[in-house]
Amino acid sequence: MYTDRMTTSERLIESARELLWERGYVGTSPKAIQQRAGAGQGSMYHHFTGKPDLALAAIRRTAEQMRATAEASLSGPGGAYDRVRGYLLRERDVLRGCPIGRLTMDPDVIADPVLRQPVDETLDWLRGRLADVLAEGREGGEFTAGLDPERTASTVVATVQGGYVLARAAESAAPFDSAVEGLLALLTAYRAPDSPSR
Amino acid sequence: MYTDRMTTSERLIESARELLWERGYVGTSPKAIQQRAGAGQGSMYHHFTGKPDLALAAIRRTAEQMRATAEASLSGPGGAYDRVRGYLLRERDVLRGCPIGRLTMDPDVIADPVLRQPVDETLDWLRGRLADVLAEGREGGEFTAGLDPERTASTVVATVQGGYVLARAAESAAPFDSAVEGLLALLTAYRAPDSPSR
DNA sequence: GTCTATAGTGTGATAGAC
DNA sequence: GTCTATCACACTATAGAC
Repeated sequence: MYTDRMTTSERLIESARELLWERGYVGTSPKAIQQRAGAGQGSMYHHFTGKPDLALAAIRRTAEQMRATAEASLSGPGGAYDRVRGYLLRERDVLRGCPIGRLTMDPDVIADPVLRQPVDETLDWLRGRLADVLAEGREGGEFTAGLDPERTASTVVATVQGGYVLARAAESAAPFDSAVEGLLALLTAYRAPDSPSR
Repeated sequence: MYTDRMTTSERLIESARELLWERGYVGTSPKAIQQRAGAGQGSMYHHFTGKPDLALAAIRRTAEQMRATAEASLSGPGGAYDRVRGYLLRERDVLRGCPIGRLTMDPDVIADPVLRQPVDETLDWLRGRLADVLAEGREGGEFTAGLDPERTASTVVATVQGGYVLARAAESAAPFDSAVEGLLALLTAYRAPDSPSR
């Protein structure tokens, strides 16, 4: 419950963000959002036109935050490999899964173009950003010419998203870590023998 | 609607399987299952104790089928790399996602040990089976000694599961294919220069 | 073994008082 | 801007007739 100095609208968005992450769109009711926000029914329907509208605000904010977090790893110091490695190994609440990726399993989100758009854009942005870093590493002689930045970027994003699936199935972060370590080992094989950062 | 010669119990299970795949556990109501099966309320509660019991029967059957399909690729002819490649490139209904993997995003499935067990076991079996094939390939000189079968197997399963996430976000199979191709390219780097199947 | 009836609760939304 | 009251409907399950 948010009883602090946030506005009612802010509390509703934050509550929706948490519930969408925990239970998804289908599993989250307006009533549950209102209760967690400490707001009445009327407040919610005053600030938002309905469940989809509030969910959209929540999803957009989560997407924004996800980009900022990823960008912090990918635009940091070090070579391309180290930055991708940093992104993959950064601290995560693995068992909670990805707040954006999990929405792809929500039929009502995928069926609504307006709700799906920020999900699609965020994952595609991440893939593109990773592709940029990998391409940069290849041009800089850190990776061999055989590395395909675009496809490899897709593999990196998929490994992370799938790692969450494995972790939640096992109720353990171990399979996520294993998948990431396996990917990093495979990537290592494409590092140039005379790579600058070696 | 299953109006053919299946028993009512069978029709209920098949309906539940479809709905769990499409809408997940939280998004699937007993009523919807009954209607798709062409059965009344009483029939469902005669054959099953309730929604979790019917879902368990449906999940177990889907898990069984998923193992059989994977095993067909992994125990087929050819070398280890070709069998893993065959598993990754086999025809899939990519936009529908994995009927087992999607359940990990269902809070009520993960919270119930009985429902989670077949999900966990199936994904762990798949990981183990892939690790066996990769280890076999390494012992046979097809892969270099640097390949870690266990971690790489986790990466393979994660890439597939995450590929579904990307595909559903984009409403296109392209990101799935891209992720799989990227993974195969990375795996290629670990093939021994004098590999038997080259 | 299948059906309908019913119960009690939750859902998503609107109306109107304050 | 926030509240409570109310709506029509869906959810999960039980009871009891056939």
